[in-house]
Amino acid sequence: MKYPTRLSDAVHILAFIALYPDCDLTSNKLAESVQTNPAYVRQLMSALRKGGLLVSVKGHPRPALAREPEKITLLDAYRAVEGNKPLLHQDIHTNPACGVGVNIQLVLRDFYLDIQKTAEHKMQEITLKDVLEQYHIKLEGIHT
Amino acid sequence: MKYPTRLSDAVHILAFIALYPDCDLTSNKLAESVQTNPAYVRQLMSALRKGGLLVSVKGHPRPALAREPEKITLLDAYRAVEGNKPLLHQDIHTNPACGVGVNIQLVLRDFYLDIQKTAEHKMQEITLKDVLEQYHIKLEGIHT
DNA sequence: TTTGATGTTATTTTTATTATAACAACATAT
DNA sequence: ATATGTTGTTATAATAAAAATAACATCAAA
Repeated sequence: MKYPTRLSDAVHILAFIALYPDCDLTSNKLAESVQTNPAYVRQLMSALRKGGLLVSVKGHPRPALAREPEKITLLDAYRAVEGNKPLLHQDIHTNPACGVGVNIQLVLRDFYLDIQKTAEHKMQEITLKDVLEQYHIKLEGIHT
Repeated sequence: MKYPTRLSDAVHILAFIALYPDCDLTSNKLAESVQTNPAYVRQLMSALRKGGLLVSVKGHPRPALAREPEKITLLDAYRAVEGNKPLLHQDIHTNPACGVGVNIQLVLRDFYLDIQKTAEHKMQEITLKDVLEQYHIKLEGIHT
């Protein structure tokens, strides 16, 4: 595969937009910071828009947050770009004729849901505001 | 397919071994239940052995748990087969010349570690004993 | 009207994961 | 001792998810 970095890139984009609210932010400029191509950035922004986190209009390089940073959580961003993809994956190709394997996978399903819920709860507690705050603290630390 | 299922398969194998403690369990039989090939099973078992969860000897098809099921957690199994691989992945290819991006990724790192810790704590609370207990409960539900 | 950007779709490339093959080393039974 | 079967390990191939890229119609603004 290739490890998914959509959430990281999405937060990167959201933070960048929050930091430069009144500037022309083309997908090209954002792509430079993420070091990727503009089309990928636009794809992520499309997902964020559909997720209700971002507003933007075709042809106009002025994306803006759809709501305040304190009301945008990491879980919101995750849902927008990853949907309901779980963090841990079951093996859905085990032998259906083997009752043992089938039932073990059924049990694992419940435990994975539990873990997922726990992680998502944490992700829901972290907002874009938190990210921006820590960002500024990091910046101050550098300039002193 | 191609999402990682090593943890799922590892637990599958561990549970199977726990359920049939005094039987010949060849990698072939286990592979039938997981519906994969014996070599992959042996690779997972090798990781579990190195992780101290399993004991087995070359040429002898009698794998056994290295310790009681209540002392084997999902986190133990995860560490054995996934090492320190995180659940969420940072984008480590952002533009190093862009201070904004660099610092956002640094901040994300801390938050991801927080989420990771939370998930791992939950994984540590779930033992193979729990899996086996739920397995038996599921079985009873079927036979009544 | 021209320029430049977006939003979207389709295709290619990359790479982590699983599948598979091959074989030396070991256990067991005869 | 030998034959048989299994493990442990390594190397390579196949698969599939993610990111990279290309292409273009559509829209905004000067």
